[in-house]
Amino acid sequence: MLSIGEMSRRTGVKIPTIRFYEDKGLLEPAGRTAGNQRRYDQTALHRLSFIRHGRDLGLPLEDIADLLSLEGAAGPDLDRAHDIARSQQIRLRDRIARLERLERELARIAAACDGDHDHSCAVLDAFGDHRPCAGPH
Amino acid sequence: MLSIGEMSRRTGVKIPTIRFYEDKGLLEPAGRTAGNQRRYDQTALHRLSFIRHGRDLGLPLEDIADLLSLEGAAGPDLDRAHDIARSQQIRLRDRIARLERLERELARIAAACDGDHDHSCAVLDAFGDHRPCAGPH
DNA sequence: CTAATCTCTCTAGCGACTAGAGCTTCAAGA
DNA sequence: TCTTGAAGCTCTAGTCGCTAGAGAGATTAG
Repeated sequence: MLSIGEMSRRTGVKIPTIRFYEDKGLLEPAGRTAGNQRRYDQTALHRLSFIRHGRDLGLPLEDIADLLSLEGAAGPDLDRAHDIARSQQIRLRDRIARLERLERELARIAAACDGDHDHSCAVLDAFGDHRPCAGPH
Repeated sequence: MLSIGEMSRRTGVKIPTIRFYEDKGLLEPAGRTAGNQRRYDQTALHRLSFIRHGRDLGLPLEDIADLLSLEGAAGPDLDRAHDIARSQQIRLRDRIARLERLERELARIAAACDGDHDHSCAVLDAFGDHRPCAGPH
């Protein structure tokens, strides 16, 4: 049986966050000791890792709850799990592309004032100027 | 003189968000008509574009407020503006790298169940399994 | 003048936590 | 067995950057 601190150490999820997940129904209420402290089993640990992983992948808690409810499912339900992964992948790809555009622009801005400062600096102008950005961000 | 709606249309910042920025001190309180509606000039428009741009670049409002306070500054203050741009660029580069790792992993997960569904699907297992992930995310 | 559209203030809510107060319980050593 | 310090408990409130809605008043085109 694991304490909440152990759970936290093993998954990297902070203690208040674990309680928060319980509150939101993502983790089922843990069993308690006589003194009212939470105790977890391996299933709970696995479940929390799953949540953690989903969060790392950028899934909102709602999607994760969906996936959790699909565990052990078959057929069309699995298609749903599959869809969630796929659509998240597409969203992610999009986000990366946007961020890459932004990075190029930030490089431009930072470069606008490299070197000596005797002349006036263009950083602030560059920030105010949207025109050089290729696409929307 | 521009109405708040015009400002919104020209910058792409939603109306309630413009009021929110005013509230937070990022935009100075706009002048008002006799009927208490906000009216803006070109300076305000420029300032709002600046904020928008900063947000698009992922800057927190606090950093943007800093930058705004540096407008028209010189010497060491400009160094500060420059630092903000640089450090943000570094953070961004990091974020992109992390997201790319995640994308590879999501691809793995989505692929775990491509094709026919006669056999059991590994999507959920893949989500629960952190081991294939190279680095931290 | 009327009707349609815009704008006003205000409160409350979102997601995903995080921090702190004030208290209780647990576990290990003496 | 007692003590002490770490770990846990509940609860409220705060964070960030908005967003939505209610119910009122202002503006503008025909």
